[in-house]
Amino acid sequence: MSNNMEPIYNHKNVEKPLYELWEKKGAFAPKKGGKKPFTIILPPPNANGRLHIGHAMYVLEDIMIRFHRMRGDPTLWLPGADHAGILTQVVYERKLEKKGKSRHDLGREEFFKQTYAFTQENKKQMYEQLRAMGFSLDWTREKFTLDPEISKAVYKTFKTLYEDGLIYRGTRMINWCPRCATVLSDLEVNHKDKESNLWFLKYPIKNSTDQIIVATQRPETMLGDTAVAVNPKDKRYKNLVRKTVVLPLMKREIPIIEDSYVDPSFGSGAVKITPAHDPNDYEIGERHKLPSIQVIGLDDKMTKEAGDYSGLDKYASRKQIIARLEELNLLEKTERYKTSVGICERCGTVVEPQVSKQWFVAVNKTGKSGKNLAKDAIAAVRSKKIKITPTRFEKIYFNWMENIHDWCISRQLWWGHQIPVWYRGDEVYVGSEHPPGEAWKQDPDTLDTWFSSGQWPYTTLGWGQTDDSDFKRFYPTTVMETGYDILFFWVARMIMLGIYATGKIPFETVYLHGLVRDEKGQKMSKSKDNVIDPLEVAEKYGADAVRMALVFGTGAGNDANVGEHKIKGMRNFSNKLWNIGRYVIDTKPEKVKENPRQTKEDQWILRELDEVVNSVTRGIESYHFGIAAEVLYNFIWHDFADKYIEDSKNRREEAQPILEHVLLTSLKLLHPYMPFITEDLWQKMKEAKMIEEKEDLIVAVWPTK
RNA sequence: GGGCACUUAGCUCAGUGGUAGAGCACUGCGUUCACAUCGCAGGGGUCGUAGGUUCAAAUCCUACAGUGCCCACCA
Repeated sequence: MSNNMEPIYNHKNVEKPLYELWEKKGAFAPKKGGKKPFTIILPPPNANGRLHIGHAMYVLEDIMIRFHRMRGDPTLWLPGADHAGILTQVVYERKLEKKGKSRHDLGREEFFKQTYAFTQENKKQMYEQLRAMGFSLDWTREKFTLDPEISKAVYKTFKTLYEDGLIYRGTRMINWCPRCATVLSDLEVNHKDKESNLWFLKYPIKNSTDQIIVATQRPETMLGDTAVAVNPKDKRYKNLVRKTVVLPLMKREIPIIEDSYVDPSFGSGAVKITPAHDPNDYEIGERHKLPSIQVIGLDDKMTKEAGDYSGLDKYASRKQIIARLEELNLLEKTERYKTSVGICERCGTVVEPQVSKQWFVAVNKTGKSGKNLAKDAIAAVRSKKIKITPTRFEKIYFNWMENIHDWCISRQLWWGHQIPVWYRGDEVYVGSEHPPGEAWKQDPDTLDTWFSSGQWPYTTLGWGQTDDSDFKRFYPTTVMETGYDILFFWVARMIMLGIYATGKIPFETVYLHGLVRDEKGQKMSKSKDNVIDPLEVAEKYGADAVRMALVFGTGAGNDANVGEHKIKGMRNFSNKLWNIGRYVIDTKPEKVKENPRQTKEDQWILRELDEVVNSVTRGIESYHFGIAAEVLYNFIWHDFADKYIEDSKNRREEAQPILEHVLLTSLKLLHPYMPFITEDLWQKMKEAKMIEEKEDLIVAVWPTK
């Protein structure tokens, strides 16, 4: 009996040195060889803060990566980080705000410089956190979305799409965030229910005592009305159609028109039309060639077109307009009304529909090349070239793709890829570098952050570079593992852009995981004080315990509830395994019987082990990570430790070879889940000359039945 | 308005056709012997409700109820 091992497992002695050992030996790099590689590109975390517990779900990727590495596949897991356009700009602006500054005090160049430094600092810390979790990422291939070669590739795609007629600049109705002072795509607008009013306004008919009543949620937009619309089938208004309304407060004469969009059963059946500030009204305006009058400015203050209300905040003007109409006896009635307002996903400000000139991707148009972004992306999933698991998300994907609208990709931000377009008078130049000649001015806007991250699977691999050997070898990648909350934002765009730019699918399988919630199933948030910092708990209970807690007993694609209790339970499991190791290694008997006859118990545990090898292998292959984890947990604790080891105590000298065999195989099976403790015990078994394999566990051979 | 998911032991959740499971919590017993971050024994569920398919349903189908989420340009 050697008695070297402490009675309690201490992860602090183990984790860091082992990670360094793996990294030093180059274990994370894909090995050479002709076998089909297994590749995952890490969904790049946003370089504007610390990692949260959601990022710890990367463990699912590490499980697959470590599994395939042990099976001998050339295995690549490529790390990187995202500059995260609007979000990072908002975060950094808030920091400046605390110092009483705005980005305008710094100027564009300095703001970019400081924000860049900020992201690089965050990136460094995040990478340390990923290492602490044991993630076996190939750091030699690390990428950042603003790296020069990545940017070049992003611009190349922009140019190709532009020349293909699938990127255009146009004046459209868009979502405007007054706080961020930028346009947002439809996806970046969230909808929130709000108790509000429906105001019924009386609009006088010209040369008549008649009035027409219109209902609105936003009285302030009336200043920009250019028509009143009724349904052509609505008999109530037949005699008023084509008459003229004198718009109250503005005295502007506007027509009463017919449009089948109007629902006679809602409100009064007559709709005020404000083409400049409502998407539906905008379309009606286009159909009827109505003028569009912008009465709300980009700063959310009323414009000079708003007459007496010019310069007022839009909400203040609403109050005044209501009061004034009441004085004039032009307010028919007010009803309580539940409405939904669009708010900026990043800062929570109510967005304002505005008409603006922006860059768009025509997602459901066929280009000169014959390619069609949405159609081709639908076909790839329909034909099962790309599989989405769980499959219920395929339906959601199809539904979204089939109803997709053009994608606004310009942003009035300073942080991000500046749009690769230059203007000189009427001339437009599109390219990745400054055009030859003088007096060109680059478009001041930047690209939607998802336009660059949407190209991540191939830009990270050196697509279009002089050295594109990684692209040739690892693309298409094997699995894209990410949260279902970014299916549209990211996964859909990667499929569209990937197929478009490279002619190949970006990945074969999409695996979507759920959100991490607290132990009661509530969303984690600072205000509820239920946030779990993955690094804090990893420090306390060990990274292995945190990893196991995240997968244990969770179903594919479902939200996972994780609390400290569960992590503690998995820490106890680490300790159980440690003590199994102590028993087998540290208390090994002096004499061991070679080739003893097998008892019933021996046969039983070996049979169980075979089954576990099978179900863990099948479980990981079929993305049932939670089930495989439970199988291992139960086998190791309740079969191996509680039953077999207890039984072995009476016949230790005979049982030792089987004890070693079962432990060794268990370590292999558990390694993808709990890499540190398994590797540590493996090394100890090696020292004790219980293992013939020369390699470290991270590259040991996966067991077969 | 459309869609998706969930409803299983006190709590949090796995389990998708073949005798009801895990973790935590609970009850009783157990201190030398790998581990009290432990062991042994035990209590506890008509698997949301109502129908249907099947030799067999928590598991498939239909309806209903409750909860959560996503999408959507009805003023």
